[in-house]
Amino acid sequence: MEFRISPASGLPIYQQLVEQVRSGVARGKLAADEKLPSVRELSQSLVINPNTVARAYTELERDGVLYTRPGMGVFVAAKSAPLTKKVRRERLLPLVDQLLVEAVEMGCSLAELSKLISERSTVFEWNGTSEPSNASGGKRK
Amino acid sequence: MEFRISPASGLPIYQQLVEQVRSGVARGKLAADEKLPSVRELSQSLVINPNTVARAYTELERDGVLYTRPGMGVFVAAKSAPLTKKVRRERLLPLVDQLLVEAVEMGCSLAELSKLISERSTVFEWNGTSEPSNASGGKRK
Amino acid sequence: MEFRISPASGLPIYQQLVEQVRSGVARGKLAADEKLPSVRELSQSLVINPNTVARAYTELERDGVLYTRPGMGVFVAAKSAPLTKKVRRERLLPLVDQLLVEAVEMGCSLAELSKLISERSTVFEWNGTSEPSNASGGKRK
Amino acid sequence: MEFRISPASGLPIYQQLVEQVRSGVARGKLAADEKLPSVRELSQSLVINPNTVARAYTELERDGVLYTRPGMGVFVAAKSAPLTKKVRRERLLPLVDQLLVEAVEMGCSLAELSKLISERSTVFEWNGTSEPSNASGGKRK
DNA sequence: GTGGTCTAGACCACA
DNA sequence: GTGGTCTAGACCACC
Repeated sequence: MEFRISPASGLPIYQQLVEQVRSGVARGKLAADEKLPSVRELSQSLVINPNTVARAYTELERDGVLYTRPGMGVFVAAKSAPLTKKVRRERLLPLVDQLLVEAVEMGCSLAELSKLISERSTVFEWNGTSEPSNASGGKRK
Repeated sequence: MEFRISPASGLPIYQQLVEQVRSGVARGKLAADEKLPSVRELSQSLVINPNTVARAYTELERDGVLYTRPGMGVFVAAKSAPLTKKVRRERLLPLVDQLLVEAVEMGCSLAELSKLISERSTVFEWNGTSEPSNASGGKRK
Repeated sequence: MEFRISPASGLPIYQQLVEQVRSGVARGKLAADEKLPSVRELSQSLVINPNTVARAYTELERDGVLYTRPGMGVFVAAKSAPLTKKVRRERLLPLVDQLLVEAVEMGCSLAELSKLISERSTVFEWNGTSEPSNASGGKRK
Repeated sequence: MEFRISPASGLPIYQQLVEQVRSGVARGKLAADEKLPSVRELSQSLVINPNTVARAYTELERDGVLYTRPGMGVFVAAKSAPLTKKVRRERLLPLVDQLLVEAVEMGCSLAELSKLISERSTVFEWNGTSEPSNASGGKRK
């Protein structure tokens, strides 16, 4: 998997990396136990400081997304046990609300938003009840 | 409308204010041309630095959410002309993707996410043509 | 509250700080919303690099022990909602086992260990069923 | 006795081995003068570097847990003379405190912790004079 | 070779 | 004044 950073994005570099790894895992582009590029390697190819890469990796490890094999490198962790439904709701709510506020603000209709979500959702690796709802689509054949 | 700030949220205070105003407008709690509390009033009632309030208002004015009538105060702007569909997509995409990544990461099914969005969407003031789709709910009459 | 670091301890400096803050909170020496020494302040008094202090604070913030008020400093967070009993068990088990292994290894009797635990437990701020068991004592009058 | 290593544990491999041997001895799964697998055998069965196994054995020998009979292999040492009570206290204290801090931090009550310790303690081979106290259980006959 | 820790010093955002 | 980010470069532990 390739990593890219855009200095103009406003987001700190290490966070851009964090997001890309998370996103890669969620999309199935990064499989469990797959090795990530080494800190030195990635820092050279992106022309950034090794510490910056290390920070991203460290943060991802603390969140259980990656794990380190001392002396060997950094690897993708297996998916951990899913959280409670209640906890999921709590954590997702602010993101959902933020999205809805933005959508309403720019005059987007609910149907349009649903369609957008539906389109994007096909790229991800959903688990659980794989029956995609009509609303947000999913790759129904 | 009441404003609240939570010191422990981590977000800069001025951003908390910005978010609350935007959210208030999107939810219809703040009507067009409604007057907002003055910088001095708000800074006193929240016990924060007036500069902080001013910064929030400035930013909101720059984005066309508020307008200032010199000597009279700050007011809620009427909704500006909706952006083109393409621009909406571009701006919404990162938020949608972020939401989907988080949802997948915590083992949420697509159906569960759709239901959550559907529930929250009833609070907002959607515009445009769309009858809210069955899927994502909305306040059907 | 005073902080101390011992270079000979083997533990990284930032972890020593992390432990001391956690311990201070658990002992009630650090009250909720109390301000901690600033990064620069603490780094000067301990004669260590500001980054090292910052790292400790950052880690504690990610764990919900501290929170940052941008521009104002770092503060002690209020206790968050307690975890499930099951989760508590899971997290405590390795520590308990490690303790028991060490104790057995050095020829400590179970009674002696219990007494030691009992003694130390009086310093902490327990919550929940405050009825201290005979085994581990507590400050019964 | 079987050895297992988990690459994702974060702990260096040689330490995982050290811990397992120590734990095995404390639990009575490894008897005095029992022979351990050779460096070569173990490194092959675990698919790890022989140096890593050697390091673990060396460390355990240094601590008097194992002894080497040149040409014959590595064996479990008999329990050495117990340390003085004072030394035991000094070495156990940090572990005890760490455990208590964690327990308090996650809202565990003292009774709950005592119960947990009591349960786990039955697996170990306690020595010394002590009838296990009622409080912390142990395998009463 | 791998990552982890620490130092030094710069620059920016927030209040 | 506060903390947050990034760079540069050093040293150590692990395999």
